[in-house]
Amino acid sequence: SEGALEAPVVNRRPQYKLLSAAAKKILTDWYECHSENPYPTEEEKDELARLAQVSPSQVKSWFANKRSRNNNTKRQVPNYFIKKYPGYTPIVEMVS
Amino acid sequence: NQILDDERRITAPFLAHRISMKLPTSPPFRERKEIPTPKSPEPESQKKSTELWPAWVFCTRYSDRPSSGPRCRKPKKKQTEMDKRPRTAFTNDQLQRLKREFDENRYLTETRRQNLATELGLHESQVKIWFQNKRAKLKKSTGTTNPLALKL
DNA sequence: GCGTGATTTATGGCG
DNA sequence: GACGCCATAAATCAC
Repeated sequence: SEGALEAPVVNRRPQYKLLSAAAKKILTDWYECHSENPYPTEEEKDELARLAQVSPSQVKSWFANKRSRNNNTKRQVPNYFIKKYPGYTPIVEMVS
Repeated sequence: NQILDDERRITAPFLAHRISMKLPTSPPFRERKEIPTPKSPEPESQKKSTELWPAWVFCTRYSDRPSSGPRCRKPKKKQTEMDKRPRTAFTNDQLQRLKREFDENRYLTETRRQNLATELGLHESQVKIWFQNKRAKLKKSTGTTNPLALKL
């Protein structure tokens, strides 16, 4: 909409800090092992945060950015679908 | 691998379920092409023939045959500046006004939302979502929810 | 200028 | 059926 360009962002908290190489490796390894579904659960996020010694919200941002920049986002299968069709799996079988 | 026609390509991965699920086979499925391929490094030549979309993408909570086609969010990838999803950057004035209103009451009534939207030249839904995001942000920083929500 | 972590608008599912 | 919350996407900001 109009007015967008001249709108400065106020009250942004800088606090910009690069993640350590070790932290990145932990997150990247997990991401690559789960590239088919790179969505850590809440527990996995916490564990990754602990291992990488970063905050859970940093883990969250890191994964959001990673998925987005790798063009690897997707929607989860909605519960109503699973309930309606128990046994459904989104795994793709090639037809040959 | 055999090249399947449009319809079968999309249903192929779910053949095991197909009969009992009665997956849609007409209109919605044909709109699949609107959805960009999810990005795996694949030769351009193969992309089109291996696009597979999970069945649920074509369904809604209420129906297996949505009238408007796949609801999977998306596009991005090769789109022009023109059809990019527009993201409004609220002006400073709009933000200040929203904040003031938020400080007064973190929850909107219908009237208040209408008036605010009109005054700021925003859609009501933008005002509503702004409050929602603002509450989420506040909750994240303080870890508390205002029980006032229940009263409105 | 670009890469990257963080923040801001916006969506979709669910209760 | 509208609305709030949640997790997340997508766009953007700002080191």
